[in-house]
Amino acid sequence: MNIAEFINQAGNNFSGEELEKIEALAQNIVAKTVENTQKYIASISNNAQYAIVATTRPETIMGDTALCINPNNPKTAWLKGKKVVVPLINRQIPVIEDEYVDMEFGTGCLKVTPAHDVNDYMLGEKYHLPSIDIFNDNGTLNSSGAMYAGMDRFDCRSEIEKDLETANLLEKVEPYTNKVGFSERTDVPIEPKLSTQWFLKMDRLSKPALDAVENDTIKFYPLKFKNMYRRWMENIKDWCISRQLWWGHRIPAYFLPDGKFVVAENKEIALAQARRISGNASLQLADLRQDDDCLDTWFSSWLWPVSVFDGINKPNNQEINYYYPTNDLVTAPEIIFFWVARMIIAGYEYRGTPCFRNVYFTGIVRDMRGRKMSKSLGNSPDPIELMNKYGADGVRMGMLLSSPAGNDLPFDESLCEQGRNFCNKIWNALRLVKGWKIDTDANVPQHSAIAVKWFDALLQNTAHEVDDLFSKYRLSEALMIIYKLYWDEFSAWYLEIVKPEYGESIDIDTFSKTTGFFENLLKLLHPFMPFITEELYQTIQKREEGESIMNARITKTEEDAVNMETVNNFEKIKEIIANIRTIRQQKNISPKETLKLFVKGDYNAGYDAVIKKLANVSEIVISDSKPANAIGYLVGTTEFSVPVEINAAEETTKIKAEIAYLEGFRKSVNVKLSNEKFVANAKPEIVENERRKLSDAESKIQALAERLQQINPDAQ
RNA sequence: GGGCCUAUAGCUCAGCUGGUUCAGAGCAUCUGCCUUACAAGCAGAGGGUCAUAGGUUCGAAUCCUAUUGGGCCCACCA
Repeated sequence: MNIAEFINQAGNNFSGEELEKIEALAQNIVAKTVENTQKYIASISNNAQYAIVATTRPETIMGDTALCINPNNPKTAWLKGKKVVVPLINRQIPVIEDEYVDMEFGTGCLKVTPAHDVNDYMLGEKYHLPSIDIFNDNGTLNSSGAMYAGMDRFDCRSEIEKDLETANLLEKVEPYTNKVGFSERTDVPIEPKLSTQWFLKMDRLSKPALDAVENDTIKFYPLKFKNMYRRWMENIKDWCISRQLWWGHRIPAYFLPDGKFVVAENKEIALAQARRISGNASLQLADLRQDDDCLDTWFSSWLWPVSVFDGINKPNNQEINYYYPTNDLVTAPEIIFFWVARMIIAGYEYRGTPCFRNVYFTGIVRDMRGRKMSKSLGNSPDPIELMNKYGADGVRMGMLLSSPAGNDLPFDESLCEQGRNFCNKIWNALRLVKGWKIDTDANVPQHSAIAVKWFDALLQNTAHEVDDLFSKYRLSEALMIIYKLYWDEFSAWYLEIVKPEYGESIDIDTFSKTTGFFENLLKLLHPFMPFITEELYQTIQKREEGESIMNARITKTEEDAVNMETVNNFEKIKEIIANIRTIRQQKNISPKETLKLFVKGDYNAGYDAVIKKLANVSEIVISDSKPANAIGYLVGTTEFSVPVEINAAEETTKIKAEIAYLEGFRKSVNVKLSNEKFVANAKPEIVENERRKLSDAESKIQALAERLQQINPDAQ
């Protein structure tokens, strides 16, 4: 089916009455606040009293066909049922009553000009008032303008003001600020005017499109736009599809000499139809006049999902059968009605199916003051300059990192800086790995074996998390976890563990595992940073001709096969190490100086090698007794102590503060647990958890109390 | 004027059906380090009455109501 056929089919929708409507070209109107003057004009009622109307456009009184008052307004009640005379031209018009008139505004009398005001038009429809069009298309007054005929609308405005004053019919003129629509292109005030337009009835068409989004056949990301869509689709208005332009698809409607019309794919078919409906077999092509109007650009664009695969002309071709419906539409929220909704409508109308499954709405990049970027404001950064400064991937990464779906992004160069720094980090990591000498005979050191096992599990786990985030269209979150995996876990932890001592070589097993991890990291990152990842992918290993990271797959195990125990254990190890580092910093102990570590309580010694290497610990002693001259800390409920010179008073204060905090915590948990309603109503696992929190707090308090006793036996 | 969305650290944002891991992340800030991949770096630390006021509940950042601020769409020439 083509457009002409479609209109023809929908042709039943067009009735004679629907062809005359007011339509302002909304997209091309810019509302401007204007300093105007309000003129108060006296209309004469038939008993020589005056009714005063206020207007900024006195010239339009020529087109007035009624005076409207609010039926509840006592001030204007005397006008009920009367007639008034339009000044200067002395035409009688009726007084009508409608609650639309604001009693508080102006004089309470509203002049009604159906031909030149949208609201007045609606009043005119309601009360069957005549419309008097007073303007020619070039903005001069036509014959309805009586003595002003031929005069420009603005000249007329000042002229009529003078004439009214002369006739003593102008009560007063006062300043008035209001908003006026201006043409975007010519910057000239828009004059509302009656014209003939084509409308498309939307109620039947919009129904399946509304349902599809309601029942998630088509999903919106983020979800909040679904409400907006529903609201609009439920209150959808008939669509004015004609435009007075000379470019675009010309409307295939043909008028007969008697004013009737036909809609057809081409002139020949139109003629045949015209002959049929008129019963006049001698009609010729020359008797038909095609409408000059073109279709609204969106009326052409709504076919996009179908027509890019030629699905209008060849509805069953291979391409459309394969590609339609597509997966995702990525677009801006501001065209959700103009385009997205209409594509969905067209998809159902022409193919009976959804045109896509998901719609991802991006935000708009704004400047730091929240303004849209535009040429006229000159607030847009030069992307080429940014790329020169931060690299293409740096700029990409910065933008992607802070653009969650549907949120605008206030642009800040520091984002690009973060992206560039990340590129550097990756590059440096590669330099490190590429610089290693490989020893094919060396055994795998224990710490490396632990690190490989741990990082393998972590990488797998993160890959699954990334999958999950992608499936939810949470792109910046996906990038963030990859960023952290690369920077914190891989660079700061993993590489530091497997890194050979200065001058030493790395064993081949650890080396190949490491490059394997590196490759998988690059693959995870590739959608976000295509250039650097491809470059490094080609560098890290010799590739076949034509081999590219673009079509490389991430090696991934099943999600439930991921060794989460290792991942969780390692988090505790990191905490143990970080505490030792903190102690070093507090006590000004060089990283080169070795320390001992004492452990009391639950402890998995399987990670000792890692602690020893990263915290420069010479010995880990598992013992129930703790050295007195040491700083202690808790990881979970396990006690660790590092023997160093301590200041007993300082330590005492610190421990007392910790005990005080834990006692407060214990108290709050106790309050909860002694609340009968809580114990009775809360889920059992919640209550159980509170009990565990309590016992943990108690054992921590006890450990600290012992410690306090040990450092300072005199303390209470 | 009508409608939709939104308010959490200095900034940008997570926080799902109220309770585990509930106050988090990145950046920025502060402190100490030029340690043999990286100072565009490393190791640490601080930072929030979850806009305000009520309500529901044993329990609220989360649910409800009102107020205030912000954003967007539509309408708007007395």
